[in-house]
Amino acid sequence: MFGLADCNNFYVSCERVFNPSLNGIPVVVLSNNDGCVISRSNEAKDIGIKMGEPIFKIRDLVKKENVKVFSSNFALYGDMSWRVMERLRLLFPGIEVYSIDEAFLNLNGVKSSELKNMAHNATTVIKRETGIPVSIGVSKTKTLSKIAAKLCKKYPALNNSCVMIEKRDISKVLQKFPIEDIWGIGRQYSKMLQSNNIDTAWKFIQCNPDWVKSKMSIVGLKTYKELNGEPSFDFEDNTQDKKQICTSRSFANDLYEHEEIIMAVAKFAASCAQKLRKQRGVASRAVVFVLTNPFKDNTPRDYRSIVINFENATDSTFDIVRMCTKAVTSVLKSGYGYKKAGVILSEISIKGETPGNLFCDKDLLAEGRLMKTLDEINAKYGRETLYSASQGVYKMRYNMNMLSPRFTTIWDDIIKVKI
DNA sequence: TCTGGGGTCCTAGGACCC
DNA sequence: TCTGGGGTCCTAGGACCC
Repeated sequence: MFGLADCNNFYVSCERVFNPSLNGIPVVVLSNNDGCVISRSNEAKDIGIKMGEPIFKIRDLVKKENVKVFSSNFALYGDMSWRVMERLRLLFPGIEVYSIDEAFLNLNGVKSSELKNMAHNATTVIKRETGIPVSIGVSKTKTLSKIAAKLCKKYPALNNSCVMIEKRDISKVLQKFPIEDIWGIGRQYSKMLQSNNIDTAWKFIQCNPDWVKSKMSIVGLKTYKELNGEPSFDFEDNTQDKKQICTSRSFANDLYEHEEIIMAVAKFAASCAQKLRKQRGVASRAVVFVLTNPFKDNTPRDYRSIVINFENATDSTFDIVRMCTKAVTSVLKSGYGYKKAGVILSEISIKGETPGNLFCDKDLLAEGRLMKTLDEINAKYGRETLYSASQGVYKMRYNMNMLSPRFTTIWDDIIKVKI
């Protein structure tokens, strides 16, 4: 038996915990750079604001309906997420954190007669102890439990929990469930399925499995099996390290000065290196990419991505910054306004478990001590107390004008000292 | 008439998720 | 004026191996 706990309108709910005057009115949270809507209160949904909508397109509506708008405050949301997950861990036999606002619940050993009570109790405890409203769906597979959780949001009478295990109930739900709302079926697949006259989950599970596999590959077939009640996605442990690490940003303006872009890439590279060390990894490949504004039709366009294979796997900020900035310098063209850039590290392995290079003449121990010191100083005195000079001394300006305070983590830089 | 068979590794691209 | 960021997995095709 599987469960899914899903925080309702998560980012908006986090803002509301510390600002109750936001209850009952339309509220939205924006993506980085104050670009698109990425979280909406029910009231905002009701007046027709869509997920992913660029904020500048709905300025009038925002003004007319007096919608409260926030920049994304990830320090706050990350901490609230941690609080919710800690409670889930205490309330269920096992959990798999799936995203910042969702976790799958392992319900092994729980009697089916107890499921309803257990789910309902959990939503009550979490709301009381964290202030975050959570929906819990329970069923025979992960995909079905996602559907059960969605039902909670559609039918308030369910009181935020829904146990869907009887065959009869499942069929009834699937007959009405839209194909495009199924977990694992995105835009392309739902378009393809609809053009074959398959517009509900029910019609989908009547298909021939060979046909499903030929059209949607092995992953689509697994979704199909899950809807038929056959578990095909198991619990995964969350301790797994990232296989790739990415830092990228859109800039507030199109950048024509190469120096500015290079400094930004240095920053992204340094950020990736720090994340890499946090999971005790070393990387042997980086991809650096830059692109011009894809929404502008009347200016020259460019997209470059450069693959760098490192001679030795490394976690050194200075190595990674040097190689990435050198790579990006070689592809920038004058007269092009670059809007976004990023760095992706891959081919990641655990430090100390990779064979060294016989011909490497670097003092790796000294390098390791240097990185450790860098991380410790930045942990103690705040991020970017020490950084590579190639990142530049000016702070890049991003549009983030409607940020709420870091209500819960303002002292983190002091508390997290681990020297 | 008849073109070997069985692999691995790499990359680019496409699909999906929140 | 203004359009997010960070991930995962799978497949097809090419190069290469014996």
